[in-house]
Amino acid sequence: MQVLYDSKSSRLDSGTYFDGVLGSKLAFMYVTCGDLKEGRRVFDTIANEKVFMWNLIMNEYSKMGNFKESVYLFKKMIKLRVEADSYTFSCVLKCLAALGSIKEGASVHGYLLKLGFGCYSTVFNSLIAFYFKCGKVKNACKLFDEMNDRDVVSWNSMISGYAANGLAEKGFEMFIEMLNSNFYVDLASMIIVLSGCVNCGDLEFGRTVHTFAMKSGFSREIAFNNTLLDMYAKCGDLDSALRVFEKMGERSVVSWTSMIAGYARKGVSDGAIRLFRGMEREGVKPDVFSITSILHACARDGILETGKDVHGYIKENDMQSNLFVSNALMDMYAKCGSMEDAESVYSEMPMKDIVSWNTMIGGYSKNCFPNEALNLFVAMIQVLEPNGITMACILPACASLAALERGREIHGYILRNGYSSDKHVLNAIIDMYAKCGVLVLARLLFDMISIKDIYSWTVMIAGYGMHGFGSEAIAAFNDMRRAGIEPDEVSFISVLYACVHSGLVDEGWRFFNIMRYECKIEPKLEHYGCMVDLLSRSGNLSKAYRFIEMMPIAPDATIWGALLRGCRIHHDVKLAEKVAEHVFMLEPENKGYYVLLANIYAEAEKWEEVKNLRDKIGRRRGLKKNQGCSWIEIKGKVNIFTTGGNSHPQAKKIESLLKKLRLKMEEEGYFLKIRYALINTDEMEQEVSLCGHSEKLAMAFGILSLPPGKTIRVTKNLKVCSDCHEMANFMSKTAGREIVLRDSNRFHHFKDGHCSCRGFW
DNA sequence: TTAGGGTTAG
Repeated sequence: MQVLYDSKSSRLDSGTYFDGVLGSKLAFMYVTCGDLKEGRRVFDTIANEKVFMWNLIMNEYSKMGNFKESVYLFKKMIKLRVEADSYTFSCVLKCLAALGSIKEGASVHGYLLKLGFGCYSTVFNSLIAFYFKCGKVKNACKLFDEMNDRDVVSWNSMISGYAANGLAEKGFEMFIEMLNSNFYVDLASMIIVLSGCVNCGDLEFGRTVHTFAMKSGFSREIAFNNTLLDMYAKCGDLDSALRVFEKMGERSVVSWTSMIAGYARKGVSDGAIRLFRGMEREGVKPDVFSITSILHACARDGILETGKDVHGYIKENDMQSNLFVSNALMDMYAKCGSMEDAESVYSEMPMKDIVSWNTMIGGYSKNCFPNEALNLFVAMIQVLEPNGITMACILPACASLAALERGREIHGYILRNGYSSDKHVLNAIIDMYAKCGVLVLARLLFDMISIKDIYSWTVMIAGYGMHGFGSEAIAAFNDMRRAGIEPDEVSFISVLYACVHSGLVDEGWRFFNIMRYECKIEPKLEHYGCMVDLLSRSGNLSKAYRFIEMMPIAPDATIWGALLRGCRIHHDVKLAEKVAEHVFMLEPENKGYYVLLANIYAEAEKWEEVKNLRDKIGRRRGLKKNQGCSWIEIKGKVNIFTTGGNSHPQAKKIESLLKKLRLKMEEEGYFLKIRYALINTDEMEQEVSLCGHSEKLAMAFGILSLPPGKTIRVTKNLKVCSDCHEMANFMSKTAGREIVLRDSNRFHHFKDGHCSCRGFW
């Protein structure tokens, strides 16, 4: 080896012409040692190279995904009249299939028939695989029918090809035919059939194959068992997967990864992490596949700490260059809410694929960085073509901004670029319109979907819920079940949430019980949160307290917080004090809860307690600030207002309009509910004059800027305050304007002095 | 030549 290296530096650089054994060996050495670039350089200097070397280099390009280069070399060798063999044809057909070049593949087909390769089953098998990969099922079948000497690979290629084209059942028929005709079935046939079961979700046929394998001895093969347990896991039968796993005599990293991925997919993240630790204990070294799966598990449950440990392992073992690993790492950080870490992974990636972009866009969208998501989307479409998933990732950014005009623009982009047939995209569009306040349009698009999946229904139910249309949400939920779609935990959250926002206590209980007893879904924190909210708002405070105490899982601050809000609505100071203890213990740094308790005291005119609480807060540093902020989109521009803000160019006009409105309100006998605004949520200062909340400023700006008759759409990052709510009611009446205000919790439609929330917010 | 585990979407 050393000699060859030396000869390279001295002879190649001086331009020596290689033509013999030495050059060939040198190129071979480089390629097989992983330096394809250098191998190719030497290869290009050799005249009359043998077909073996052409095949080797073509195959290397194919392995690294550079199919075009491989095809180029094939064409070059034909031009140079190098005699291609069956290996060459197999390789080029694989590359052409990957490129989707049906025409070129068909001409290779013609060419090899002309050369007399018609008698080679190897070449025919490659052609069958080629046609299946290009979706040309008929061509593949015709070839198979015409074959004189089919071997096991021909049969396997047919079964596998059928499954890849969504026709797994046809493949199963062929498999049965193989067995009936006593044709030799090999390990690959068994693995292919099990993959087919995964493909069409046919767990029963998978079980049959399992029984057959027990009798025929395949169940001793590790590769078979790996596929078998993966089949069980992917078809949702984790118990059977675990049984196979436990019985396996020998386990490889593949076996462990299939189990870990199975648990992660089902959302049993702690189980996945336990398995991962078990694998390490048994001395099985995690590879890129298992690392990706464990990251997925951390992402599912937001387990940042374990995710960071895994990141450390990735760095130590130099796995960052694997795209799957880096993408899963970014996704983990994004799902754990740490966009800074996701950004740092993203910026260090030398190569990015569409998943990398989509993950970042989706991460920004969901972590309240809609502008970053939109900017990244614009940057992305300059350099690569987005896909349906990109659309499903970017639409929530418009939804979270309630930026209807941007949402419409993207909807237009989707229609123009042909993404509208993708179900995920359609669901995201419906969600976007619902969250931007145009529920009618959301419903119209929903009705246009011919086959609605659980996501379509859930989006619609949630849409009705956030607009306060509880009975419509319930009707949609029932329609979904009638359509044969079983609700999952998310659809239950949506319907419970809808009950909360319409004050439908009995219905809420009914759904909670259906979920537990009929659908056998274990309630999670979100479901308990809805129930506590429902009980608290409707005044069943002590019942809510007992309900929390009975919860089988530990309640978090949001659960106690919901009860604390209920205490405020129903003026129960004593219980509030008890509840606040829990809240402060669980989230001591959240300023909002101190403000809430202070308001409860203020409304009960317990000024001494208000003072004590304020002193206590004053002593505590580092409380989370929750700056109130509202925005309104006008002519595609998002105008942002903060509480008491006067930096807007039209600040004076806005202020004078608000003053006029308030005077008018007083004249018409509106008694300002100052007590609601005693403690300013944003600044913790006692309100003495007007409540200068951001939503008021944004609504007033809407009246000033939009033509009469146009709906004013305002979005606020926090819950709307009662004083602002009152004023919005008044504005809708006196200005004759329809106002749609989306706060952090729900929609309020103000029209003719009334709000759609009917007091439930 | 066919064949086993991994990432983005409510």
